[in-house]
Amino acid sequence: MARELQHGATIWDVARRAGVSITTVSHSLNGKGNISQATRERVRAVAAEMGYVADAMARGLRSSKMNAIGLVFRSLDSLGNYGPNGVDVFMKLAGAAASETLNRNLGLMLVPDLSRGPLPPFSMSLDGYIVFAPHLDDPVVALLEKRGIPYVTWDRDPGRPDFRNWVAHNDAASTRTVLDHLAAAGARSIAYVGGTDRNAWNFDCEAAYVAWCLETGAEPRIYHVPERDGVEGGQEVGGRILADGLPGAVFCLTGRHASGAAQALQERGVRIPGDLLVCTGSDSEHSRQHKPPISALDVDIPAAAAALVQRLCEVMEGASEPEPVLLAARFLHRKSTSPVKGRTKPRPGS
Amino acid sequence: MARELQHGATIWDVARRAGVSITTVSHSLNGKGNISQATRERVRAVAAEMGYVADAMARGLRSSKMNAIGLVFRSLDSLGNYGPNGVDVFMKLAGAAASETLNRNLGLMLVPDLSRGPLPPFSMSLDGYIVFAPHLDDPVVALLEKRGIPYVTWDRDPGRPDFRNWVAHNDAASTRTVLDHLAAAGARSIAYVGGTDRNAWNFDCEAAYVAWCLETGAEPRIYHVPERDGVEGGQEVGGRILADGLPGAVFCLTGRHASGAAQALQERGVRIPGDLLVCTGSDSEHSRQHKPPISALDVDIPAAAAALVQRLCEVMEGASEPEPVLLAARFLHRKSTSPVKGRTKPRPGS
DNA sequence: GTACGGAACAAAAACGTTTTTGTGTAGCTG
DNA sequence: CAGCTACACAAAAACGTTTTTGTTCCGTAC
Repeated sequence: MARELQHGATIWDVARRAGVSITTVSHSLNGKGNISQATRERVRAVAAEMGYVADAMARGLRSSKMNAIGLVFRSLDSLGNYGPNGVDVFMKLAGAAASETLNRNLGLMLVPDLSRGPLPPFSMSLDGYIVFAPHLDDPVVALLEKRGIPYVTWDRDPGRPDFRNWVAHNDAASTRTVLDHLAAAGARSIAYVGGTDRNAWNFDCEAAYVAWCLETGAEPRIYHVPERDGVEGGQEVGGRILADGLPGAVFCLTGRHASGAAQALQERGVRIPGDLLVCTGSDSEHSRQHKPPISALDVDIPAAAAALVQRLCEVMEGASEPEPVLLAARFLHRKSTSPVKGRTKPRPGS
Repeated sequence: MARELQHGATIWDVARRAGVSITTVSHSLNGKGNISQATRERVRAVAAEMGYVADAMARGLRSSKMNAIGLVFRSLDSLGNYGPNGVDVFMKLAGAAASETLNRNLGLMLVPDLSRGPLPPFSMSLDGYIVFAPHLDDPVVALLEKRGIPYVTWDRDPGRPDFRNWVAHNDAASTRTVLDHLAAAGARSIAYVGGTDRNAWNFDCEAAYVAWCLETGAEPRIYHVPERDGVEGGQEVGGRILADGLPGAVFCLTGRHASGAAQALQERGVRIPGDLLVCTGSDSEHSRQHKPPISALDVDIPAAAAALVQRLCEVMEGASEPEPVLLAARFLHRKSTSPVKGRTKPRPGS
């Protein structure tokens, strides 16, 4: 009994103590089979009293369901660093996904990178995967595909237009929202600063920017900064932008680039929002804490996590692939893009 | 063959194709048993060609090793919110722990909260746990203890002085470092702002503060703000501190409180570091991005993760419990605690 | 020539479930 | 009362490994 109460209480122990067979125990606990209500309740009581929890591996082996899914951050992998400052989207998503999976009684496993090194022992047994921001020809996606493991992605897979199990923001619409907002706030020309990762976010936002310029007759000014360069990369591009002639506004996809660029420009005398509007496509501590706070597109993380897990569960249950899920990003209007009365001419540079 | 190459290649398939028994396959791949070198290599080649990976659950069932550990953030649980802004320690630690466990071919599972709701199916089968910041009489710790599941904690368990499998900063020493630094920078009186979670961090830092005051003859001024109140809580306590008379320095344990307090005080005309020095016990985006940047104690996250995983592995292998691991926090000296020449008298308040 | 021993492998048990199939009893029908 | 059904439960198979125990073959010692 002492033994039973601790670590290894098995279905046999419960059966013996309840005076029934293991079949009856299993059926009672899982609400299956044909068991009288009285027996069912008695067995449940005994199991609860013993603190019996079915061994996850035995159950998984039998039913070939692991009851856990994997989460892999491709963009973090490409950063080569699992603790980049200010990329708090990841933690939020991991946390939100964890509580979302818990609601469905699933576990969530963090899997750094499947494409290099020996495979973590569990990785190929998981029931499904959430792949965050797959890049072009992503080997992780290829592996999952080859193994026939269900997966969903955040952001579409840029190389596989036929794949539809993804959830993302409507990047084209969001980009337009930002650009329209900047134009309405008085910006004549708008520079665009994107990243260099070859993922859909970068592709789609840039395409939307180019299209918007075409429509409005604006001259596109596009800069690229590697994601991994972070705030320093933003500072550097700020210098380049100033050297090329100050535009009316800058739209930086990542919050760290926006913060760095704004900082570099402010240090050289550019007033924000007086001389220049700044906006970012990805809210973070950097944009919130900047002086002035930088307007941003914001991900509704819980909604994203919910949609991803929901879709993954559907896929795991073999649902026919419906349309991708498009979420709307919220636009957070902050001081950095407030129209200023009596707007002055840009002072430094051009 | 087509079947074998995809999802369900089992040890039988490998055995059949290699013309041996499953025993031989198992032994060959695991480097056990008495197998001729030639056979061993042939089997390995066949397995590799078929992309065979032993089923984690079958293996786990047999060897009662899950090859995965759980990570549970108690302080996040108490925040009731898995995406708190600026608490980036968590993501960093999760990421660092994930890559650390991967190096040992272990999986890392995120487990939100074991003490409420139905248990996640896997939680009781994991090989071990890392519990981040357990609080007093923590039910999660109690559960693990009852189940006999090995675990280590970040921060000691405040209610169990005999438990020694923990890794933490030397909070007493760190607190002294900060206070000495503030005093050396010219602060006569130093106010202390702690959290309300009943964990070792709060207890030990406050105790060290009190002891330091006793030694130096300073008058203790202690404030408490709930962790969950974040920046707003910091702003509120900033007002209280001002009302009670401006001290020479404020030491806020959490970065969000520090940022809020500094902000509230600055808005009321207090100059930092001119009139007041501010320092925090936990670096975050808030402290880094504040104007001026706030001095902080910084966790070496990769080192912490490495120590935790290392210790957990030792415990899982049944090592006799050695001493706890004490890491040194780095002190990041920033503008907010720079001595100012010709220090002025505090202006507002007292 | 029988006995012994080791090398190289195979057979079978075990891990703890879930699920399929079996079994016995009771009640009902004709 | 034979035969059928429904009910409540038990026995056994299966899941894919690892590990323990066998088995075969062959060389060598007595």
